[in-house]
Amino acid sequence: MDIFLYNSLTKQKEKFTPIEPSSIKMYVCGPTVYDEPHIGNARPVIVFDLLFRLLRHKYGNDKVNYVRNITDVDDKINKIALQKYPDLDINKAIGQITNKIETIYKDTAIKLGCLAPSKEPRATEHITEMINIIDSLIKNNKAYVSEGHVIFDINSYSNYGHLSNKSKEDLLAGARIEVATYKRDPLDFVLWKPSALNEPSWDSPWGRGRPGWHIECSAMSAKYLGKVFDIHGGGIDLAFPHHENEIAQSCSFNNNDKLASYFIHNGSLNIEGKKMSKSAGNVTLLTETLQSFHGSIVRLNMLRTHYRQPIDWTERSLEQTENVIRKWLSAEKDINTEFNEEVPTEVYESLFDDMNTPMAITHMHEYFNKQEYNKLYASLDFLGIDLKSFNDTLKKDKKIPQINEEAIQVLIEERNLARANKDYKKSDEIRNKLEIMGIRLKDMANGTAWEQIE
RNA sequence: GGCCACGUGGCCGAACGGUUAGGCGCGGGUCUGCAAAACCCUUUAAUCCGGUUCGACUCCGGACGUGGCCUCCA
Repeated sequence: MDIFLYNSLTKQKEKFTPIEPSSIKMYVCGPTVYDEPHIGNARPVIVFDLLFRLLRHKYGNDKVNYVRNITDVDDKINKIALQKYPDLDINKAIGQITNKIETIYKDTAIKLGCLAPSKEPRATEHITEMINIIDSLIKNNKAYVSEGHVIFDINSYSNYGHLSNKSKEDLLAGARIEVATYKRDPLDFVLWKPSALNEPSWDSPWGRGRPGWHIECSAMSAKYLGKVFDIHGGGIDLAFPHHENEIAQSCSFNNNDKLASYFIHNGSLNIEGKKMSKSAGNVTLLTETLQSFHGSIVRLNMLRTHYRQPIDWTERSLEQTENVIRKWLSAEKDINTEFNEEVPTEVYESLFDDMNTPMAITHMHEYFNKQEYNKLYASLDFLGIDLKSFNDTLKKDKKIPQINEEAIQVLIEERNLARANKDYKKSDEIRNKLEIMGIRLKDMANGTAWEQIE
């Protein structure tokens, strides 16, 4: 069975043909670690984790090299470092922030059921590689030095704009920002810039400074995957300028016309119908979402929408997903653990077809309805949705600190005695009392159960 | 202004040129002292206007609407 993927380079779905089937190479743009991860960060993490799993399944677990970088040099980081730790040495202040955010990010990825990438390189550990690329670009007349900056000359790269389907004229027409004096062409971008004393800096042939955006990905992808690799992934908003610039500088450096065979982009994410932004005050932090909803819910909710579709992230859809998971979980006792069911072919077919997770999930609903629980659970397992850990949290949820379980049990027995005596007035009083305490009763065939009301 | 994506039933969300996706919710029922839970049944669609076609939600064109990107946001 072949994997088909929508390639942003060609704007169509294509059969995935690796450069080297014995070594699949995927690079995904990771986070800039300047602030706590939000729900929008989670989408590529989950989507490309699924692709990682698909590739591992097809080519072998040890045959897929998945690199996801950590960008720990960035002016946003500097800004926050100065704000938060004004008295600290700038490098120490930055380290405090980047280390903390990186830890939260990785911890969150685990909660979302994501496998660790093969390699998670940090930008600041690859400054030398960046300088080498920049130096070579200057020597080959692809970049120039101006007012202490090193600037990439986009007119030296004829294919500029291909990925994002933009012409230079179009880009200029929409320019919102005043052109820096040190640029020959408004679309030229910075490879290296000089640093002030309160900015992080490294020695370079062009003086003490720091790298611009984009170059870190060119340096790290080349180092860990080579000049040309199979898949480059990230959010659609990165197509321009980030990926476009990466292609321009990498191809100019490598003197070829291809950085990756396939560019895969996940769609954008809105919050309750609106773009998430700090100014709108609707940034949903992952750590907050994960307090109300288990990682499995967040993951399944994300995968209910096809990865290229825009997704409207709402509380309501999370609740619906939770309902589905709770329903599926109810089958757990009926699973035949002796017999390990294979993931059904049609689920693979759905996923291999440009990661059609909604179709796969439709099949999973069918398995539940047909009581083919082993198929359902095998599929969930493949999607990285861990119901087992979800179940553990449910049990934990029931241990309510303020409420004494024994006291509840006493009340239940009291009520059942009343019911046996057909004293329904009293039994309903007890039930109402428990309801107010946040406890809902369920009279089952084999006794009375209770659960916490949310 | 340019480029792009999307517009499906109360809500979420798919596939497909012709055969009811699925889920959630609503409603009805079974069960229960009554509830809850569980189970069963049920309902509704394709923004608008043209075109292609024997036949279009599905292909093409247009209008309208929503959203994204257009230099540092995944």
